[in-house]
Amino acid sequence: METWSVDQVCSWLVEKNLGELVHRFQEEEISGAALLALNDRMIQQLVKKIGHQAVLMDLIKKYKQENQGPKSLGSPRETTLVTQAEAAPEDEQSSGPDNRGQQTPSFYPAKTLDNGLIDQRVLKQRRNVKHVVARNKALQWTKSYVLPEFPYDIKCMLAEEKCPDHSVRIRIIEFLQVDMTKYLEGSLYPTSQQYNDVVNALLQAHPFLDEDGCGFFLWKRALKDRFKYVRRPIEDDEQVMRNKCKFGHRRGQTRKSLADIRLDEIKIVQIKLSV
DNA sequence: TAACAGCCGTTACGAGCACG
DNA sequence: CGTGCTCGTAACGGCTGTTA
Repeated sequence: METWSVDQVCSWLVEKNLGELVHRFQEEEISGAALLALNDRMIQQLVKKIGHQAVLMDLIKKYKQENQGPKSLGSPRETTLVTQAEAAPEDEQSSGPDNRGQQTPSFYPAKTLDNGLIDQRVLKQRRNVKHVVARNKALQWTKSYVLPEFPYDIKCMLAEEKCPDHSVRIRIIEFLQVDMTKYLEGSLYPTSQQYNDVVNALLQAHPFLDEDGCGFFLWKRALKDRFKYVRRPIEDDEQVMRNKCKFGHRRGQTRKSLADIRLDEIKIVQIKLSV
């Protein structure tokens, strides 16, 4: 699938009773590699009907499972995900479509309440589960950070040196955040140096993004805020909870009461036990 | 109009320095 | 050497503007 052309992808859609999507896929020039790199947000943008979104996600998921299942038992690539210290250099910089396709795990089993309804909170958390999956796929951070493979439209915009509008900036930041997460061993707290490495890589590759010479700080700020946004709804991560206990005071509010702190500590212990 | 990103102010903490 | 102060940085929640 990774080598398919746009036409081949369209034929495959027809074969899977998704012929209605052919026009959109042609319009957006979705090749096989692009198809495997789609995340749920992109699929939502690309495909209007929820039913089609679900079917498409499922098909891609199944394809990935079929093509990754046997490898995960003993392939070198997967081994590096477990023992980072031994990560091979080629894995650090690999940006092939099959690899990039894993960077935004879009499929997450729906957690339901007893009455069968999906908890809205879970729905919200599902939008931020990328780090949870990513924690199992940590790679080794290198100083020479390699930018991720951006979607086709963003690549075109960067190639043409067009100043990105608001939504494009957000998508670039989102891609960088997801890519960085893969290197953070499950943490959602990159170091300042890591932020610097990523933003430097971005601005070196695309100097026109350094608007007014203060682009570095703006992009770094945006990236930090993106991580903050990802952390915000998370309640099942010890590190996140610890920092929330530490800094999570409302404006004008003094430190939490001892009782509150105790409750938070109990929550952290519960998280530890459940992991 | 809800969801989201970005900015701002606040708090905690550690490093560095001066002083007794 | 211990203490107290200042400063810089990290992380938070709140608020507001923007977008789909």
